[in-house]
Order: sequence, then C-alpha cells, then structure tokens
Amino acid sequence: MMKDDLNNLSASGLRVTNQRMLILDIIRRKKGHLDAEEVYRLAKRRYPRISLSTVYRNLRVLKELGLIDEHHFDDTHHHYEVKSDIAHNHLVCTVCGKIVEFEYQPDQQVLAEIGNRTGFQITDSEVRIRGICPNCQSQQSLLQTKNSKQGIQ
Amino acid sequence: MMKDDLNNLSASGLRVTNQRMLILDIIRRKKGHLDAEEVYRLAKRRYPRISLSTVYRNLRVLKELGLIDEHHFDDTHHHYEVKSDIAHNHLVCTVCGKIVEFEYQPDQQVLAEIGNRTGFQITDSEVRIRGICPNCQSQQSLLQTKNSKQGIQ
DNA sequence: ATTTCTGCAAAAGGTTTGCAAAGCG
DNA sequence: CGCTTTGCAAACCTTTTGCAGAAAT
Repeated sequence: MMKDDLNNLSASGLRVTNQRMLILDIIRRKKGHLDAEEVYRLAKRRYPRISLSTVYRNLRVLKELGLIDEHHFDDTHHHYEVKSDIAHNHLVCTVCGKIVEFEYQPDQQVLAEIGNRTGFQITDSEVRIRGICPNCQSQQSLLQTKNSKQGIQ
Repeated sequence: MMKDDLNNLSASGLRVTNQRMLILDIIRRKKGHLDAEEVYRLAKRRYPRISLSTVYRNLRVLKELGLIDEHHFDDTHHHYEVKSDIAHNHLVCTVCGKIVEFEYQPDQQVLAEIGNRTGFQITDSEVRIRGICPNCQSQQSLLQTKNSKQGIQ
C-alpha cells in the first residue's frame, strides 16, 4: 500500500480498511483484467470473511477515486485494471475472451481535430482490436480437421 | 427490406417474420445506437403485440447473421447498430452516455505488426474515445456557477 | 405437415441495496 | 463517540429460457 493511497482515501473522507486495501492490492499485483468474481475469489484466500458485496462496493469506490479502470469487453462481466498513464489498448479474443494489452498512441492531432469537430472535451482514448488468439486458432483448426474426417461441415 | 436480407435469412433456414423484419428496419433507420428496450419501444408503435423476448431473440439472430453489431459502452445495456464496412469508431460521453461516431483508420501496418507480435488473427478494430459532450459541458459549468454562488464546492 | 417463431411468465446471473453490527478515525 | 464500512440476505434489472399456441415454408 502506498502513501498516496492513504492520502487519496482520507482526503475523500474514506476509511482505510483491510478489505479496501486488499482489493486494491489484488488488482495491482495481478497483471491483466479481473472481474468482480475473480477479485472476490483471490480476496477470500487472504481474508476469508470478506463478502462479494464489499468487493463490488470497493471496486466502485476505487473506480470513482480514479485508482482503477472499469472495462466492458463482453456482455456479462465488468473487468477492472489498475489505472496507468500510458495508453493501454486491448486485443480481445472473440472466442475465449482473452485480453492482451498493447501500446499504441493514435495521432494526437487527429484526436484533437475530432474533439474540435464534435465539441467533445476528450479525456482518454483506447484502441480495441478484436480477433482470434493463437490458442483458439489452433483449436479451431483441430476441430475442422476432426469434423472433415467425420464429414461434418 | 432488401433482397439480400431474404437471401441471408432463408439461406440460414430462418423465417422472414414481421417482427424480425421490423426490428432490422428499426435499427437501420435509426441513426445511432439503440438498446433492446428502445428497439422494443419503437417496435411496439408499429406492432403493439410484439414482446421484449422476441426483440432479444432477434437481436441475437441478426447479430449472428452479421447484419448488426453489438457494443458494450456502459455497464448496463447492450447497444446495437447496423453493420457497415467503414471503420466506425465511437466517442462516448462519460456523463450522459451519448455516442457519436467518427471515421478514422489506425495505421494498418501498425495493426498488422501487433497481429504478428501477439499471434492474433485480427478481424476488426475500433477506436474508442471518452470525453464530455458539449451539452454536458455546459450543464457542468452552469452547476459550478450556481454552487459557487451558494458556497458549495 | 413440419419446423421455426412468438408471447407470456418464470428463471438466470451479475450487480446493488437495506439494515444491524463492526470498525475506523 | 460519530460516521463509515461490512456481511448477509433480499432486491434489482437486463437478458435468457421453457412451453404451448401461432405462423412461415
């Protein structure tokens, strides 16, 4: 836990509880994108009596504090990740849902121009690429091979 | 309704029902992004006995046929729009949820390079920009003016 | 005639909330 | 001690599903 977190919290009249810090720590340590259920599962290992609603409540608090970001990659779960300064873009596998980050900064002038044209005050941007991950590609070709042997199309 | 739609549907063994065509027509006519509830509301005006579950079922069918796209901009609703060939990127207002489209094509070489590096087979990309729309900007400044007069920070 | 589709109502599944007790400052 | 936070259970809300009757091919 960093000093800044304490400042962030107390400045907002929020309290530093074990549960809160635990949840933040879990998201920080874990590379990748966790959903609420996964955070809950990991949190219980270190603090068994934590409840799922506490996880949800704190994910919201941390999001509002700007310490974490919330994404909606698919239609079922929200995903959370640490907020970072570098542009974090996402590659999403349309088969298994796997998410891989990559760095890429769209042309700033183009963004500014879009802001001007639309009147939007731009806060951040993300490039999202959809595709099929290596693992699912090989599984699909296996499946096709198997099916063609059986005469299934 | 276009001839192609009939071909698409019958080739898949699907039937051309009033409800199905109505839903497709509504999404085609409406500029912007509708959620299921809005499609339902609009559909009922033209076909009052349609049910919400029929809307959901057909949104899924049309999505699987590739006639419409589904997006997850916020944490509550799915949004649907006609599928188009040009890259359609989205500007999302973080205050009111308003969505504005814009055209912009990220550098193809860069995308290909990301595909190579990660092993993903890329199907499509989208640039998503978050910001505050003109309308919400003016409402916020109004609010600030009002609050500062009352001594609220 | 056969198969798909619809409307209704009920279920599912992720997320939120009310409340009394516990915990932080 | 006062106010926030927690755990539990119940509520919520969007989306999905089972089923019997209606509609399309």
